[in-house]
Order: sequence, then structure tokens, then C-alpha cells
Amino acid sequence: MDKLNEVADDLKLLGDKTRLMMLGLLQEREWCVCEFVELFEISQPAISQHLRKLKDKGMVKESKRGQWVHYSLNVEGKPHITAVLHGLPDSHTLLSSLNKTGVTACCD
Amino acid sequence: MDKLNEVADDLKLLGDKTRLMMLGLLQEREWCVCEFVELFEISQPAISQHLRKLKDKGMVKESKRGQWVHYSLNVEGKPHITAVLHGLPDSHTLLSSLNKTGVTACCD
DNA sequence: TTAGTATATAAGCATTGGCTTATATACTAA
DNA sequence: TTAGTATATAAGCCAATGCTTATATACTAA
Repeated sequence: MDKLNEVADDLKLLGDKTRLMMLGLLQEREWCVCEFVELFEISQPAISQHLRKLKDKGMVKESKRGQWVHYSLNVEGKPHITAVLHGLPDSHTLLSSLNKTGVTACCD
Repeated sequence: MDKLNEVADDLKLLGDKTRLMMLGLLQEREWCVCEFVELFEISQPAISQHLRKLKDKGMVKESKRGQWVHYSLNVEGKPHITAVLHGLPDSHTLLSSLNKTGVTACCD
């Protein structure tokens, strides 16, 4: 696949507000699936499906710890993605746009 | 609409290989609709619809000259878009990925 | 084992999106 | 005016996408 198609596919993935928000938040720290489930107003399977797409494209890494799965950003060598993410508001601003001041701890 | 939604919508627009290619080519110079019709292997209405979406989002400007309509890039003040476009291959490389060495003149 | 919790997958549905063909509009030139 | 060319719009089709509910899997703890 040539470069253009690869970039277009990456951007299509970022062109969803939930996934873009996830990646924005992941710039600050890693997040547990259960936190995302609390944050977003969509079902747990919907969260899981978004994360799978991001993982399949290699944009996030998962790390299983006991019952919980944590996701972290994995965009080394994708400068076009990094550039977009750097332009996003910071985590605090992103969170307040969800009308969530914080997340109650749901994992260790 | 908040910043995140605006960026997500912009990226969704760029997440199509035809539109991304158009914007990539428009970095070098302005292009006439008739040239795009020659370049891409889709119908003239399909070209027109892509350009309308780009225009509606304010990413391109149109300039009518006689029978022809020329489009030019209009991404000032959209650093996240500019960053993505700068990462694309140059026009010559983009064109060769379409298996077109050049475009025969179709307008003045 | 059993029940409980966290996450993933499957299946189905409604919406969106890109394409097509047909047609309308705008301009040019005879 | 008339015909020809360039572009835009309308309508419809089909595939892709994001969501839901139901279910499966994986882990924990009693």
C-alpha cells in the first residue's frame, strides 16, 4: 500500500471524536478501559471496538494487568499523527468538554 | 462546537484518499476541475462532490475563469491540516502513484 | 467450584459516505 | 439562437461505520 493510502487510513481513524479524544487523553498517561467506559457516554462494547481499531492500526499498545487492560499511546514514527495530537487541547480541557471533572478509581 | 469536534470533522474529510490526494496536489499549485477529472479514475460528478466538501469546510477556494473553475488551497490558520499535508509525498510522487505521468492541457 | 467483575466478540440495525447515472446550470462560440 | 463544453446538483445504490444488545472469554476471590 502506498504512503497516501496509509495516511488516509490513519486520518480516517482519527476522524472520529471518540477515538480522537482517546488519543488526546493518552498523550498525558495510559488509561484503563474501565476509565474510558466511565468517561464516554457509549457502551462498554463500543469502547472496546474503538480501542481494537486503534490497536489494529498500531496506534496504541495494550498491557494486561490482572483483570484490567491498560492502553498507552504508540505513535512513534508517525509524525503526521503526532502533529495532529499535539494540536489538541490538553487532557483537562478535553475532560471538561465531557462534563466530567474526574474519574472515580475503577482499577488498581 | 468545540475544538475536538472541529478537528475530528477536518480529519474525517482528509481521511479519504481522493480528497487527500487533491489537497496534496494543491500544495504545489492550483488545479482546474478538468485536470482532476482527467487524473482520477472516478466520474466528473464524484470529483465535483469531493471539491464541494472541501470548499464547504473552507479548505479550498474556488476561482471561476470563463468556463473553468480553478481550486486553490485555503488552510491558513489550520496548523493540524498543514502539518499533515507537509508530510505527504511531493506532487510528482503523488501523480506517479496514479500512473499518470502528466496531464494534457484541458483549460487555459 | 462458584459467583462476580472486566473486557472482547458476535450479530443486527440505522446512518453515513462515496460512487453512479441523469439532469441542470453556466459559459463559449458559431 | 443554437450547439458544444465545463461544472454542479439530484436521486438512488451499496458498502462501510458506529452503535446497540446478547454472549463469550479471562481473571479474581470466596
